[in-house]
Amino acid sequence: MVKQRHRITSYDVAEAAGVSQSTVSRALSGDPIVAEATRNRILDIARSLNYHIDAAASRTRSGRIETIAVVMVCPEHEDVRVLNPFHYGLLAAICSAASQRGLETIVSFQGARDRLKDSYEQGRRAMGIIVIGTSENHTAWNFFRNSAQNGTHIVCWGAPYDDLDWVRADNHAGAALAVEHLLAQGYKSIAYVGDNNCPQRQFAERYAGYVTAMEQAGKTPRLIEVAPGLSRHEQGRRAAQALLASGQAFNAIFAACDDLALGAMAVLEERGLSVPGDVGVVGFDGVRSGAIAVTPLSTIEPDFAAAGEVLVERMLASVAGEVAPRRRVPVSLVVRESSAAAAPQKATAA
Amino acid sequence: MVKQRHRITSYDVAEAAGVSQSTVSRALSGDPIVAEATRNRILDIARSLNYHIDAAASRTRSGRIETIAVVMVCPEHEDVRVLNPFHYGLLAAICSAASQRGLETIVSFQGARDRLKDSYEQGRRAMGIIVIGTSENHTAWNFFRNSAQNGTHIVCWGAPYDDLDWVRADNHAGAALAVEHLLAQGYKSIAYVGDNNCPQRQFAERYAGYVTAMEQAGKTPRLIEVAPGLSRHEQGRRAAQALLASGQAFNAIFAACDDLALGAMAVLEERGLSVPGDVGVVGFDGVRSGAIAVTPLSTIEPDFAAAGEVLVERMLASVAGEVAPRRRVPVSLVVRESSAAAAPQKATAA
DNA sequence: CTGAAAGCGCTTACAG
DNA sequence: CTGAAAGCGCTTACAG
Repeated sequence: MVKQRHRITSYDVAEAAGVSQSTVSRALSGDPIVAEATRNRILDIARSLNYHIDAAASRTRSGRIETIAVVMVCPEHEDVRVLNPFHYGLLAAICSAASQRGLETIVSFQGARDRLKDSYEQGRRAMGIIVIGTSENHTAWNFFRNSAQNGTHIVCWGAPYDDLDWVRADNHAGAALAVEHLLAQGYKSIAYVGDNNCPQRQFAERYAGYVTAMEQAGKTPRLIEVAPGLSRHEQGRRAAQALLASGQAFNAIFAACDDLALGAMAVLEERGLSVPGDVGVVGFDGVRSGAIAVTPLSTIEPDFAAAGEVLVERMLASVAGEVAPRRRVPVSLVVRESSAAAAPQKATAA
Repeated sequence: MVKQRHRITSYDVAEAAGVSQSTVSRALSGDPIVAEATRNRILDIARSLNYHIDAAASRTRSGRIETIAVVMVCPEHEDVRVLNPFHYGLLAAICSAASQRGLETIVSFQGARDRLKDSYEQGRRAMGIIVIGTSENHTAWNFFRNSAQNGTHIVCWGAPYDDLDWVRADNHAGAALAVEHLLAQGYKSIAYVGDNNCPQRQFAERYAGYVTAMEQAGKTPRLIEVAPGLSRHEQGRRAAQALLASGQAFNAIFAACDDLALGAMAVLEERGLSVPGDVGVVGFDGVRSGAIAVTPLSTIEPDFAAAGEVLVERMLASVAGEVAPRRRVPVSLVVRESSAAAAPQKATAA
């Protein structure tokens, strides 16, 4: 291991190349004004000296930060593992999209109300904040809403407030996709399991999409509202229990998210109902555990890569004082076993 | 939204406080040499002006970066969702532990061989790199191994090479915990499902722990080696199929990781075996999907918070030129349904 | 305990 | 096309 005595600076490169430090700086920043031959020589020497621009100094001088803060909103008690895996996929997509554009991402997991932090922009650590995570932590969302009102650049996924700059999946289209698919598979009596009292705008959108699609097909929508304050999985379980206890016939469930669907599916199978066949199930989110469930779960999956790009794009636009054109992320239907063809002629009751 | 014309600097605070800029700087850095009254006055004014130290300038001058780079090693094709959710839990733990110590974390997901990046330290973006993620991407691990040899500060979770500075779970103790638990639950014939040909040191350690515990209990260890190149879940499925096809009696599986266990469990249940009862299953990792599986999976779970702390601690020590004392992370047994008591007297064959 | 001043390593007008 | 020089906003010897 060879360690340099002194950190190599642009002056060292300049000396080795026989040019001034300013020329080195211009060459490395890709300024087209430097002669191509000069630039190439400088780049070669920089590489051979293993020189890298000092980001701290560069930022100090230019004021360009080229860094986005990503905040994962966690439950207040900060048990990070209850975070929906969906958000991890989103995190990865954001970091990749940012990196694609040469931006760095500093990420933090914030839950406890006394540790919320939004001073990235003030401290010149980032150009703005992308906020994602659980919508249940009202304190945190209010905190970032307030930051946005005070001028911090904030873009969110699925924000509970419309006055935040949000990006969301095309929930309406996704719900329609789910309903049409279930109908085509022979499931004629589709219940919707979801939470319409929570601040999750997306759930309301999915429900609206479901209602529209059902009505267009001449079917009666049916909402099974979930109990508050439980994990999505447990909510799904209870919703299925309630649905069965109601005694009313149904043979399919479209759930507002995969975790709800998986919970519901568990109860159906415990009660001896076959999924698929007796009951078809489609979720929403494209979560990994759905893919490897005992009965793999059909789902509506947002285009994760697009989600990351749109979020980063809007952040960049917001900082530039523009309004980005895109805010909806396309979704697609992922067909797995849970929605394979319905058993003929058998609407299931309790 | 009130936007400042000019960015507020320490000079503004100094002026408002009637002191010199150097005193402001000292007060804000917590230098005990400034009179308490002076410091408090300065802090109050800084707060009221919403002043935050310019991190870029501070880093430029002091050379202290107080940032750790976290690299998530992905498969080469960069489909980030095949990343084991375990690594996401680890990521969150690292970011939290770093934040606890006032450090920032810049995270990147790296898979494709032409986009590997280790110049964080050279570019003064971070003090070093914590590398975690899939052990399957040899190119990436070799790349970071090489970085470490060139003097970059690198600490890893579960590194495939012993010459990297690693932190790992107490795999030996964990395996013993699993074996003892299964035996206590009445499962006397425990097979081990795992991958001993992969670079994952941890798997070898878990297997060794299993063998030791079995031998101490007077039982014969039995290894079901998994097929390479498939997802862990699929490997688990095939291992269970092979185990059943072998015709040899067994009534429990201890799997090297939860995804293997879940795959195996799926096959057992498809074949009409009851888990638990006919077969007891314990995994390793404490992955979320195990908790919400149709049959919730018992598992050996590392202390995630401790894992994050130990990784950050070692990074700090490494940068300081010291050797941190801890590198093993404690584990605990999480008992769920998959290892409930064995059905009496019924060793299961194919 | 506080201040005046130097300097971290860049970027970028300005001049040639 | 290139260089000399100023300056980004801090931290930190040095002097008092």
